[in-house]
Amino acid sequence: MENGWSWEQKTVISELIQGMELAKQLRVQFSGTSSSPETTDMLLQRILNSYEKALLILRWSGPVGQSHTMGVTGGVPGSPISVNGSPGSDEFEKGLKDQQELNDASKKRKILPRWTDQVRVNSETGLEGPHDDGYSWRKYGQKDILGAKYPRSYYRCTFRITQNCWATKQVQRSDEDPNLFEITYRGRHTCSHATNLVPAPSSPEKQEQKHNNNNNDNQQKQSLDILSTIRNNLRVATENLDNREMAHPFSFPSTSFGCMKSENSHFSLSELDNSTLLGGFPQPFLSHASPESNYFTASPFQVSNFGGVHMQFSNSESEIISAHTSTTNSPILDIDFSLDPVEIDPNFPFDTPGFFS
DNA sequence: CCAATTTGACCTAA
DNA sequence: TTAGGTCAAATTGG
Repeated sequence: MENGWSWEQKTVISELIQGMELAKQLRVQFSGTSSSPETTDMLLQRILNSYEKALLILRWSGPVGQSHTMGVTGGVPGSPISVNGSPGSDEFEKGLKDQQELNDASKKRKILPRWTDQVRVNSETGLEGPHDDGYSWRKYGQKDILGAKYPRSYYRCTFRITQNCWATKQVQRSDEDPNLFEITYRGRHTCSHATNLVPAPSSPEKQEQKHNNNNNDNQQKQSLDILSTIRNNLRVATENLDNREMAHPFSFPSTSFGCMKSENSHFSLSELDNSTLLGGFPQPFLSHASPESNYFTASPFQVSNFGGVHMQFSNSESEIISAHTSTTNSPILDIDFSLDPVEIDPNFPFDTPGFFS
């Protein structure tokens, strides 16, 4: 099926190729021009060189992790850089698979953006409850994780049903540092749930009691503002990751991310275009190379409350979430599925020749 | 009484 | 088969 390139990669490659081809055409046209042909030609040559370099880099980093199962054909069809991938992360492959499936027939899978947020709780302050991220979560499970000292708890957005918001998060307390919580978010909130609407904090003892309710929402109202600010900023960066998520036509008028988006817009209008082109994943390559680079370090004043907040995007970690059999009775899910292709399609440069294998 | 949490069972990908 | 993730009945709390 796949040729070893994630669809983001394919998109980038296609764009590059297209740009290169256009530059070539330009060069041909300009070659006979009287006005400073040399300069023009040189510029065009440089443009072409840039494209080639970019393609080379891409090619080098490769269609990741391609197992040669299915006789990978590798490379982008019709592209000069059809090369089989070097070994790499298979997340890309995953993503590709998903993409493929989505393209195929919108299988019951959903790609959700995923990112990790590390929150340190300052025990001295008595803020056991780790942070409040401004959303209302409902715990739906807890699991002992192999090799982990503390269980992992699972939360979903309180408004999953009412607002069809499929954001979830997992909270895992760090083995070494009990004050550190790793929170993995999945999916974007589509609920119109503003930060300030968060319900009141629950009692501290309760949290104590259940050692890992850390995430139990909203313990610390005071810190909320700061945190949410941070969060929003963080999210901003994240937005690119889940552009697709946010893009879907059927999404509810969500104030929360409407706001975030507006905040974002300033920071990455151009990038937004870009990411739209790329299907909303500008990050993968960078983060692939150096995940650390995506860390976010909280500024000092935040530290006073939380000790520190780090955020990490699991770049290639577009997550596959399998449809639950038991959820089939949920009409929401159906809608959701039907969304998948729609989410992607608009961003996908179908016009690019030879894109699909 | 309603809503959130707990917790063992169930499901699924690897 | 196993580990991780989710469901859902029972329980708890407001």
